[in-house]
Amino acid sequence: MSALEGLSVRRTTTAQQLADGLAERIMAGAFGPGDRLRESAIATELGVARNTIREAVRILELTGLVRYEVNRGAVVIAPTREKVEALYTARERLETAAIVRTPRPEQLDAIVKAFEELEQAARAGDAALVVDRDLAFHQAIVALLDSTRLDEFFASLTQELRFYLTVLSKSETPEEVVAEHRLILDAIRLGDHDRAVAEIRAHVETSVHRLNELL
Amino acid sequence: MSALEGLSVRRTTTAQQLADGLAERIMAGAFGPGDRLRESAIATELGVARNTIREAVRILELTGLVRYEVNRGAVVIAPTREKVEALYTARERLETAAIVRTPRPEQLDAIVKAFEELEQAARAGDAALVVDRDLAFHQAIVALLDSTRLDEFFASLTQELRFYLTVLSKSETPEEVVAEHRLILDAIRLGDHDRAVAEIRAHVETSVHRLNELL
DNA sequence: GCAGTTGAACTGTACTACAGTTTGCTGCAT
DNA sequence: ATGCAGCAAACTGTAGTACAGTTCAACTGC
Repeated sequence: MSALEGLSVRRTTTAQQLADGLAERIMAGAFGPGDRLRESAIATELGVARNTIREAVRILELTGLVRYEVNRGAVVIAPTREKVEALYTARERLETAAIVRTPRPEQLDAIVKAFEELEQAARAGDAALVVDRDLAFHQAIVALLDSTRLDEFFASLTQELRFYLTVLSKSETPEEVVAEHRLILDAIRLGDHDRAVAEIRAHVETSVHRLNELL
Repeated sequence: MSALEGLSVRRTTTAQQLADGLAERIMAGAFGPGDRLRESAIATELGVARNTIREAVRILELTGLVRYEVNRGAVVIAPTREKVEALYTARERLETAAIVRTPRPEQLDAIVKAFEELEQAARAGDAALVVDRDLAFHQAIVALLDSTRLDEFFASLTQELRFYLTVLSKSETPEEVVAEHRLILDAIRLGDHDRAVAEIRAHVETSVHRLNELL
């Protein structure tokens, strides 16, 4: 093993690091939906030039966490009923399209593993982790489509969704979450496509319904 | 009618306009795949500040036409075999998922209309227009999914694809294009989902095959 | 109360500067 | 000729300053 093992130079730009950091803060709720990201304030506070912040925020725009309004700068996206529904619709279409495909063994394993990790998180009572694992389970389902582009797209939807979920502080017990997902997993295991599709639909529908109540 | 009809103020930023203009040039082939977009050169040539160009190029990154490399700046994306295949795979998954849904009347009308416009372009012998109409036909199919988010995603794939197609200067007669699409349309009209899926698959497969030969 | 005005705060853009990286070139060694 | 080291030019990444135009909220006069 090389003596230089693990050594690596900074292979990223300041703007990228700022974007990552800001994304984290936004996700954590430091900026609420609809809040403006004031460039000068952030720049002076972090000791970087306004250019750099501006670039970082443009990178954030890539991930869909903020959008630009002319002469108002960057604004954190806010969940509206329409947006949430559009997001869930896209999810439902992708997941149902995926679930009717017969999984290869390693794909099934991945789904089972994702489910087990979800169960584990639920037992531990870690709400944030449950959300993560929940989304990871669905990502594993979409992976059945065997399309990296769609995986990436779904991941971006997921990021948006996670943000909304933390904002809306999901009201659901971990046990319920696990039970719902177990139904989906069972249908996949049995190869019962129709039931799997029905379960996914039901799952998405209750989710969007619950979210809408909070709006 | 107001005396101010049609009057509108500039409701966009310079960077956005530059991004639009650059995208157009790139699509038209002014910059080849793999070419670097040199900020200072563009800035001085267009008489804007380098900041602004930088921002414009970040916007371009949103549309996927360029990607950033550290210390090398923006580079026009280049079609590789893997990328083209990943793109077509995503298309195939979306279109087959869409085509098994029973279209509402207005959706069927839209598809038929798209096909007729394709035919018309083919008769006129306008190759560029044929490509446009071809892609519009497929967009109409994806619209069956009733998901704006997926429509948008497909549109972004389409933009990338159109770029590759112009780069690779597709070798196919308009008549062939029309004939292939007619098969798909007929299957949709008959409500024969299995055949429609098969036709889509065949269509995508021949397309990707043809593109791969050119790489 | 309310429309109109004003001013502070902020964005959009330009310009300058410079350190660190790439990259092509030049000449030296083979 | 060929390969290589080292150098120089070209560029990017980032900082900092400046200023016109836009927003927005507080203030003013009615």
